[in-house]
Amino acid sequence: MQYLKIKDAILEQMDAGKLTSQQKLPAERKLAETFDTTRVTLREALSLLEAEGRIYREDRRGWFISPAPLRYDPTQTLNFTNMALTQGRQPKTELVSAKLVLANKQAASLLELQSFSDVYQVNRIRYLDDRPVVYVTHYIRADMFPKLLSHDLAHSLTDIYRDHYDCMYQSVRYRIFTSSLMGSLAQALRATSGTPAMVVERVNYNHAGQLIDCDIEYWRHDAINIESVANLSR
Amino acid sequence: MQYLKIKDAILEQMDAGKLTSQQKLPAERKLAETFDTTRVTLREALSLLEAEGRIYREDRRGWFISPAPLRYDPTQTLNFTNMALTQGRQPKTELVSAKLVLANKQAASLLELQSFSDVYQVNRIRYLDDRPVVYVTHYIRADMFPKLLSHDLAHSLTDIYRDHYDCMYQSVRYRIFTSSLMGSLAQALRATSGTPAMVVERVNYNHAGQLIDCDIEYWRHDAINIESVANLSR
DNA sequence: GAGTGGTCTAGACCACGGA
DNA sequence: CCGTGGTCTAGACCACTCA
Repeated sequence: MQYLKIKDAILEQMDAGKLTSQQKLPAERKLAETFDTTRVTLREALSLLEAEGRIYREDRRGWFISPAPLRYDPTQTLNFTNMALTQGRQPKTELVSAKLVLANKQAASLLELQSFSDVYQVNRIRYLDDRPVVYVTHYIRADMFPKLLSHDLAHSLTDIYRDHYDCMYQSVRYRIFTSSLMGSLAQALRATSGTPAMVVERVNYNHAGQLIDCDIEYWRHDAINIESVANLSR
Repeated sequence: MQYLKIKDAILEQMDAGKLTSQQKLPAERKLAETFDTTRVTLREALSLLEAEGRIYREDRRGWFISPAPLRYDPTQTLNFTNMALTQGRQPKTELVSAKLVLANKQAASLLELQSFSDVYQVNRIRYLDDRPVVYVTHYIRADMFPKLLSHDLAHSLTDIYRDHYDCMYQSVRYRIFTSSLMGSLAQALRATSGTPAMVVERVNYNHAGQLIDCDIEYWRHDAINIESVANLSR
């Protein structure tokens, strides 16, 4: 089990502080030589570190040291920007697309609408310290937010809801599971197909219990740490 | 990108219903031959399917089709056994060890105790339909539960708390993140080192807000699906 | 005891990133 | 344009599982 030794050796260097957040590791061929092994075995070790969330890959760019994950509480209304700022991180949001579409199967199911109902679809990429960490797709009930697309959707949706539609989240239903980034999704996060991902699906309701919108978040799995407190129901 | 095509081909067979839950895939060498490739490339495709939670590996035993994940709500008091039964699954609990120990760093930190305080450490493996899916370590404040070890710890801890100590969970603080199974942990779940894992850390409090116990759960990542509802705080 | 998965070698070619 | 990571080949040996 050579690759375990290699993994530990790299970890040791990381803990020794020789490598800092978002710093690039040496080239694979160089590392392979250092540990007197082949690239295949070396990559086995690197994949392990990736699975543990200690390093991450950018497609064709190399391996980098993972920064501390963002603490994320799905039961808080705090939006991404405020969450990041509170934790001393530099957030950025990039609007990929925003349009009125006919609900696909997933959207219709989450929003409890008939297929082919009108919904807004908003796709955004969120960055932390210039690293893309999550791809978010929002589906929003079109009937509740006329002319939504006229607002600046690179900013907080919850702010727009509050300021222009007098609408706020009251409760949320969420689902969390792991998957992997594929195709265009991987590309958007500068990842390769198969990169481990944490998926957070949220469905939001207003004070009257009405369903407002939902979103599906694909996180680079090392970038997020879900934390929350709950009173137990029975 | 040959391995993507292979992945899709296997997925197709799964969806066509030719392969059912917990069924073993053909041998790697056989699959490699079928797709006219080498084992290395084939394993690339299999790893992708593993990352997506569609198949899983048992160490030296082969690849198997993943059953549907267990729906898990960290804000419910439902214990593992009831949760599984409710969802039509066959649960089993295996007690690995139960002893009074001096709190290690992790335990002391989670329980907010001084290092070297007395705590119970209980290790258990939980099965779903004869498949080991989660390794759980409990740390329990010794001062609150005298003679705890005299009870049958293969059964529900919450039942023991309630029936013998008149103690129930009231609130919970939890943390969820991904990691990988390593060493003895992997072995206990019949996995190989590096298998993707979902870690759930819980700290439980009673009605008076007193800290009772904590547990660290290492799930095979494809076996769990976190689902919950929350009222938003602000 | 045969077959399997776990691990490893020593290469190769290509397309892309970054200088 | 060089070096890099992404992908792939065609083997090998060993320890373990399972019949």
